[in-house]
Amino acid sequence: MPELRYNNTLPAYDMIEDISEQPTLLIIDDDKIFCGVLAKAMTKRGFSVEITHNIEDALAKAEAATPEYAIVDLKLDSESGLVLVEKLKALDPGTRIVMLTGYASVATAVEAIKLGATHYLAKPVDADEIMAAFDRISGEADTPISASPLSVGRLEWEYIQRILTENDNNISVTARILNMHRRTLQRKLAKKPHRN
Amino acid sequence: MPELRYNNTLPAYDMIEDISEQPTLLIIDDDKIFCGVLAKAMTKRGFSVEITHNIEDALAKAEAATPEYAIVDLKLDSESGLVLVEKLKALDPGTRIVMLTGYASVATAVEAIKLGATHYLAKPVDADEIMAAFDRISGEADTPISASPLSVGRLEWEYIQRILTENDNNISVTARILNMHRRTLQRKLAKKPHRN
DNA sequence: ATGGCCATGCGACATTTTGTCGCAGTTGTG
DNA sequence: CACAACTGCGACAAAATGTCGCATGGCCAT
Repeated sequence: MPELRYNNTLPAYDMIEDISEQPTLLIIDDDKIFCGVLAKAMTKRGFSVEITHNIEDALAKAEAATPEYAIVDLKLDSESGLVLVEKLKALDPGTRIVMLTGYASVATAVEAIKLGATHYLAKPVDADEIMAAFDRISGEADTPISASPLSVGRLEWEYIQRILTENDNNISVTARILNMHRRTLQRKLAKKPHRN
Repeated sequence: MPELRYNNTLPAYDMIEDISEQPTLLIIDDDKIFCGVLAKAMTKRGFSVEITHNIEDALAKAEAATPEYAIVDLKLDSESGLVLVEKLKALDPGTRIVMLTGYASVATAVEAIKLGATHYLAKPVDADEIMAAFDRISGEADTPISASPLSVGRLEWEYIQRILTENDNNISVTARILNMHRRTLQRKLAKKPHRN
């Protein structure tokens, strides 16, 4: 197991000398700018980083050389990063995967963890949080329980996400079940969930 | 594995004859009224139900006879239901646990699943949804038939009522907590209890 | 390949529902 | 009494939703 600890005071680039000791990290996110920023941040933290923007490429790279760590975005263009989590885990159960998303929901978080993700974080997120997420192997029952209930908007979002995942992400079916217009559901899904 | 399938048309009480065949279910929630309602609903669905309102009692019962199924509330008075999930799993890894909470969050959902919970649901929920949750082992695969989830309108209504009650029916306070305009809350409350 | 069926993304426009202000009436408290 | 907080409600602009419609794309059986 490579050393993961790090200081907030980052080491200068020239202090990273032994490439062969660096843990490998595969980043999959369709947002290229985000990928670039994240890649740089993780490189600074000692990883040997590779970037891909879709499932196909990610699998190709992973099959060529399975990464020890992976950061997967939940919403790749049209596909779901969840399938990638499953496949990466199949390739190597030891891979530590952090799922990232700007559309976080309890429902998808549950799926991600069940499929083997090490952690699930909502964007925006910084590199340090991702580092911490990689380190958390098992559940820690000390997670504080939120004191305030969700806003109605958030509750609705969570509910919709749940029904949606229960129905294989079929928007039309979900809209029918929820007795809501498909167009409306589309619009709701397009928005990001508000905090709390 | 006990039979979990069920019809929406519930069997009459006198149709349940073979007690020994009933799967055992342990419910842990500090809300006694909720426990009662849920216990009745689950009994109807063929479970041999036991109720406890705190971790201590729950462990005592579980150690005496480990339940096959469990419904654990995340927020027990001052303790966290998460530790209970951990212990129940330790007692018997085969136990299927559904975590329930009125204060859902992605963070606690992640912890719950990592600790071994089978699923994590936000209140309000109905018994059928819990049944479905017990059935959903992993990824997703099937979703036989979504019984009849509440419409988003109905969900919102139930939720608002709960928060309202928790706050002594104070509309202003509730509106603030829910991050919603008081005027809007007023208008929602003025409408009917909603169909579905 | 061709047509039927369904899911999806999205533009456009009429309706509804919210967000906001503001004001008056009530109630509880120092 | 003065003050603070809750409540009900009117009015109007802003935002969300219901509806239609159309084009694209995947599947499947003919």
